[in-house]
Amino acid sequence: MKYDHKKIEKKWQEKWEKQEAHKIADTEQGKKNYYTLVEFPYPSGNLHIGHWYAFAVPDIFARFKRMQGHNVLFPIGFDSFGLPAENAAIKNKVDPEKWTYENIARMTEQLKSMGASFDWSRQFATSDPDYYKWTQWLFLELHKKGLAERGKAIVNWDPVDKTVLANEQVLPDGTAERSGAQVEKKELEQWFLKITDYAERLLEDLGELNWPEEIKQSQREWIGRSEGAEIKFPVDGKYKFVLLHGFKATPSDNFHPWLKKELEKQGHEVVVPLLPNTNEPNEEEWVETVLSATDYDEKTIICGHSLGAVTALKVAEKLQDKIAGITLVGGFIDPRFKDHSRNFENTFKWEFDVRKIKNITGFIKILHDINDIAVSGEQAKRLGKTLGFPVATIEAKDSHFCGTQEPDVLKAIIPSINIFTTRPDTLFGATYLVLSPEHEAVENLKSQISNWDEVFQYIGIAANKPEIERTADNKEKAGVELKGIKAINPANNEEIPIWIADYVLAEYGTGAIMAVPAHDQRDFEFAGKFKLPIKNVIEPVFVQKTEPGKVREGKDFVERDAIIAIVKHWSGDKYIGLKWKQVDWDTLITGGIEEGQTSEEAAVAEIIEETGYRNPKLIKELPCTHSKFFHVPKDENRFAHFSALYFELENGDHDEISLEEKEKHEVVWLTREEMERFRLPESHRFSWNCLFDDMHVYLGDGTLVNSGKFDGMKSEDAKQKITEFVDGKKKTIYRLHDWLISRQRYWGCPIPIVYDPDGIPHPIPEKHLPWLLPKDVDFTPTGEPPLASSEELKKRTEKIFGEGWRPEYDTMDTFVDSSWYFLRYIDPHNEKEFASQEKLKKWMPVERYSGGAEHTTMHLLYSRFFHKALFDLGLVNKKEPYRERLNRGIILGTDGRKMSKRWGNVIDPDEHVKMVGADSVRMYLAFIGPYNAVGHYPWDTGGIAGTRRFLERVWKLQKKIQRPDSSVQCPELERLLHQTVKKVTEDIKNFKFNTAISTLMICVNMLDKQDAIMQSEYKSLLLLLAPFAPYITEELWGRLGLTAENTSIHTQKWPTHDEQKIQEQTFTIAIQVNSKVRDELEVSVEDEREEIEEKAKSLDKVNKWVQDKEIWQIVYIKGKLLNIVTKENS
RNA sequence: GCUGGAGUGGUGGAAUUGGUAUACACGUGCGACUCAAAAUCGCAUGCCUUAUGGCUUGAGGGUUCGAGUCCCUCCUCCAGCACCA
Repeated sequence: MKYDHKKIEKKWQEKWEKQEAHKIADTEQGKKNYYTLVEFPYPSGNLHIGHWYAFAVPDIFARFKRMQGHNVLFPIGFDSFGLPAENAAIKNKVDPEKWTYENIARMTEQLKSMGASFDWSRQFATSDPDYYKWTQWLFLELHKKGLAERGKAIVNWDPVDKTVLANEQVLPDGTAERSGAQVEKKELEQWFLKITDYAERLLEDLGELNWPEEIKQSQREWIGRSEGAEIKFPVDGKYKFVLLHGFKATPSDNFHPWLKKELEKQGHEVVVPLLPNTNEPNEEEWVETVLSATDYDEKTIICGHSLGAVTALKVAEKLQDKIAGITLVGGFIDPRFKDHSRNFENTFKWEFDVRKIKNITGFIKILHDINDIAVSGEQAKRLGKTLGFPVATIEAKDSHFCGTQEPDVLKAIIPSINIFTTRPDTLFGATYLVLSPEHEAVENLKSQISNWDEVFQYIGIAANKPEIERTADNKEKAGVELKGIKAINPANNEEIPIWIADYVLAEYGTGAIMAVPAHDQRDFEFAGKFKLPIKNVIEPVFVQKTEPGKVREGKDFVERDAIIAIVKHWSGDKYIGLKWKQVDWDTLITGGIEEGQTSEEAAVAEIIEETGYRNPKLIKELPCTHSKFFHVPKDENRFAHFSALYFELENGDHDEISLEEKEKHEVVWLTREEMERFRLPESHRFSWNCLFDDMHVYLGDGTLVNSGKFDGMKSEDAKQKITEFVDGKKKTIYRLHDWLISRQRYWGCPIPIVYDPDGIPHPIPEKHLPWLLPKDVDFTPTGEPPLASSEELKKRTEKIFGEGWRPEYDTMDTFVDSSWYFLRYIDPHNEKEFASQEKLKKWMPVERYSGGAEHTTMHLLYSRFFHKALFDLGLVNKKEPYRERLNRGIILGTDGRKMSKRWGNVIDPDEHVKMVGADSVRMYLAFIGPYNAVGHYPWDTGGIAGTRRFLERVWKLQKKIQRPDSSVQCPELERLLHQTVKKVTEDIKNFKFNTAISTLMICVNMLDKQDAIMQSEYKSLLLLLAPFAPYITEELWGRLGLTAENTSIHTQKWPTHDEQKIQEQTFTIAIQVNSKVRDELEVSVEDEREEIEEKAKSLDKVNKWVQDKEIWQIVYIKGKLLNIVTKENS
């Protein structure tokens, strides 16, 4: 009978489904639970070959694990929210829900044809309300813990389609994929998940994970930790501060006397007017007093405390000329206090001309005390929102900033720019500041910037530049100086200019940097272009790491002041080098500085001594360097401090060199080119480079110079000391940003939030979950998010929460859905919990997770974060969700290119299944290459015919079962079978399906050579093959007609091997002469080494090569080889 | 540029971790069966050479009796990050 794959596969698929063969229980007697996972698919509508590769191949492992006696959870579902459904809706006017669920139905059928052992009873789609109810519930749990917050974020806005675009809808040139319009930036209030709170743990816990290094490294980079310091640079010198006290206070109350003293100490002018009738204040009187207390100009800063803060705003409304800024300490916007009302409720007007205030002042700073007894956080937030400035929430010394000293107020009151640097040791070399064009200080200092038009223009250019242009390779640096203001370098109190430039990114660090052109490549380029000063503050320290001169461990260093001299020829473009005779190194002229000598004197003395030339003329001094090396002739570790000097010889006059010097080294004249190839130590090389590069950027660590009292300190120590010296803050920052989850889209999980009439967000109570996605939505782009068009949603919200309330219109990023799906598989029908604790404990963590390399950073990082957050909430009991992760490779088209409609090289799996059967397709995919490596494997039509051929041979083998099981087994065959069991078992464990199959092929080739085989032998083969080819093995197993075990092959026990039976009795070993194979020898296990040696020596071929040479040694590796080494060849 | 991974026949890829390089499969060639073709089966197949023999794991060097595997230098490709302070 022929192998009819169509008939067989149909038959067993139906049977398995009817029997619910792959349904698994949460516990099974005597079996250990094992959870293996594959990434669930997006229901795009068609199953492609990539899906087969992703699901059918790991199924081999799941089936294997099951036969080994585990209770294996191997689930499948659909990641069904997302953009394509919505695009289909816009384009073809189909309902996204209908589109999605029709696709799911179609793909389910295709998936079942694979013969994968998925437990379909656990299947779900993330767009099922039963599922997203729990996505919403988990979001609210995170919200409760402060891990979900609102913030401003820039979105891509398509001005033609009037819609927000996802990043993937924007082409690299900054135009919209669909409309072709230039995408604009728009700032919206959106929801963030605070993944940065977990940055450190996400990084740290990578260590213990059994993941490929490649993936861990990618995640480390994505998190991008860097350690450094935040340092404040005060802006400009002198201001006039007008301090306004509050209700029932005077200038001598609270922090005012102290603050006045501190500010005056720094050279600022301070005015603290006494405000009249402090117990019964009146707006007009107070404002009048303040206005007549002093003059106001662009150097004036008004700082109001409590009611003084309100007064400050009222004063601003009345001012004629611009002022520098306003600081509100414990301010408020209406007389709704936490404790009790005050009697100025009616004597002040609680309306503010915000436009006027913002026009007249550069900046507004709002300080709120977290423990304020009178002013609530809510009130502070309202104040910030009304004025449009952020609120800084801090802990005051005394509630409502009533302490006699409030250092935070002092810090906040002086305009300053906060920068982040990883190199605080170079602070003395900071010769200018650079802010990102978006930096808030630019707007805040507007009133003091004299070239505002120019600055404004530059900001406009920078803002509209598409991302790639801004970050393009080797882009020419651009920027504008903020004229009229200066910053103060806090280390040396020098005034330095402030620039804005787009090479500084707003979203990293503080959005501002100190530029140290001498020790940073980018700053160096920028300084070069705009002729900014470059100040060297680090002298390099080179440590010799290679011989000769490699530093000897454990020996003390002898410190020496020394010189390096570069000497140029009197007429040619040649320079002196020294070739050392006793030591294998080349140097420039070098030597120690004696007591009382200047470096120039020492250098001249060395030149004369070592070369004999009499007339060197000092041309210039080069930067100093330091070097740690092992001085071979002196036999000691040296720490040399080099002064480097450049000389030109005036003429060729020279004396004879002493014999002693001649023995030490040879003097050679080298052209510049030859000097490049001269093997100079690093410190000499550095000096040489300095001669030709006008200024040399040195990026490494070293010894400080030009740094006041820190001179001579090592970079490493100076980092901390200088940070402390300028009152900076040690800080660790991450490249990773908070996770923006708001999407202005329809087909996603609704964010379970509603807004009250004041616009304050509130979580939707659990009893209203799932908060359903409305169906009456208009998809034509209007500029509003789609959910805003739903009448039903609006009515639903008002009915439950009251009039004036509105729902959140944004939906969630689909990565949220997929951040916890693996937990739902464990308990997919639970209506009371996202999954029961008891069941979670039974299954988690996922032992092995296989997926695509494209999810290395996003999905894997997001779901790790989610899981850690749930761990902290006590909702899961493991720190990490996945114990082992494997990234699979990609199947390419037959032409070796990525499969794409464009190339016409797309492989249709259904077609191949029809032609050769699912078993052959599965096996071919498993055979194509190692599954546990990210390879790219071209599809080969000949290759798949090969696996089909293999299965045909297995099929035909059944005719050869003609030897009774009681007959004597051929020892060779028996050994091969045991070896096959061992190798296949190990390979499947390691996901090396390709070599497992090749082992099975070897086994079949051997069986095929026999005239007759035993049923037991055939059974072993089928069992080993069962995970790979589930249909054909099930059929063949059935045909064996085994009454006692006439059940599915897939519930049988996995065969085991006997190590004893693998041991061979005789082997062929290689006989080598001088490591070259010359002959082979049959030896038995019992043979002694001496015996084998004697036999080998008597071989003709061996004698031919050994001849009469003396044998030096014989190497014997048991079971492998014997190597006869003769004397001449050793 | 930085980081990680990799480079083996005409092709996909093996190699027990330092021990006979090129398993297994594809492709190709020859043969058998056939009137013929397909399918199937058998044999051959790294390169050079007349058999003997020599060469060969991106290139060069080193360690070793012995290196695809370990060390150094360089080249190429792939992936991630990239003006990240």
